Amino acid sequence: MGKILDKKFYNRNTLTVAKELLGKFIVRKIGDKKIVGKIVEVEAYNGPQDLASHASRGKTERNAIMFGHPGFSYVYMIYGMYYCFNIVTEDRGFPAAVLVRAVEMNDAYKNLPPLSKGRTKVGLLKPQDPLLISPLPRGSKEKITTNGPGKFCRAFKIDKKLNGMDITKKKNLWVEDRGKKIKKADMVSAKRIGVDYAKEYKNKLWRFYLKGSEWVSRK
DNA sequence: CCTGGGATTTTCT
DNA sequence: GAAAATCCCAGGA
Repeated sequence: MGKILDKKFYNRNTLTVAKELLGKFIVRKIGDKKIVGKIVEVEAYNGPQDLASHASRGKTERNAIMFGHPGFSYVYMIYGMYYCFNIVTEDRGFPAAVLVRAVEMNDAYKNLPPLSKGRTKVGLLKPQDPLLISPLPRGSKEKITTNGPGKFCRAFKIDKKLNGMDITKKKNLWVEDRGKKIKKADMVSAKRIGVDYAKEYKNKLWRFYLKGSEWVSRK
């Protein structure tokens, strides 16, 4: 189908990798089922000086993967109930990663109602669509969709079991190029979300998204 | 348009 | 013990 992005792709400047990930397709494979989405929004976490990055206060057990090889997944839990999925960039020793914030799906995935207790299927999905929705917390009113980092992970069943995986190996998660070229003019740079604590780094325009996409978490 | 609170648990000080 | 790379909802201007 597409050409899988390799270690060389990820072993470059983090801002470059972040921008070039727009329009690429992320593939999640579980058994013989696949779910695929087009990446439409990302954020760069760029080196040890970046006060918004987990790596800014040194290496810890949680963030060690960011200091490692490019092309590995960095998955962590946030706010006690969501996972965030990142791809490590740049050479070993330079801690950096790109957060995948939103992917575009077919319209069947747009704002499905939350799974209620005891319900195991998402009714609006077509029968041939893979069912990769992770369980929701009790009483959650979260919609099943992919326009945000937590919701994307939920829909793609990404949790800490996928932390530290080589995603250039086409195992159960990878990113591929299907030949779509994104023009600079269709790319928006914006401030990152939820990093108000990051002093001067909170104003860096290190969030990138596709102009006009309805799947972006925030415009 | 904006601000703020609650849910929930891991991580770090 | 506090904060957190989130999300949803309510309330005020």
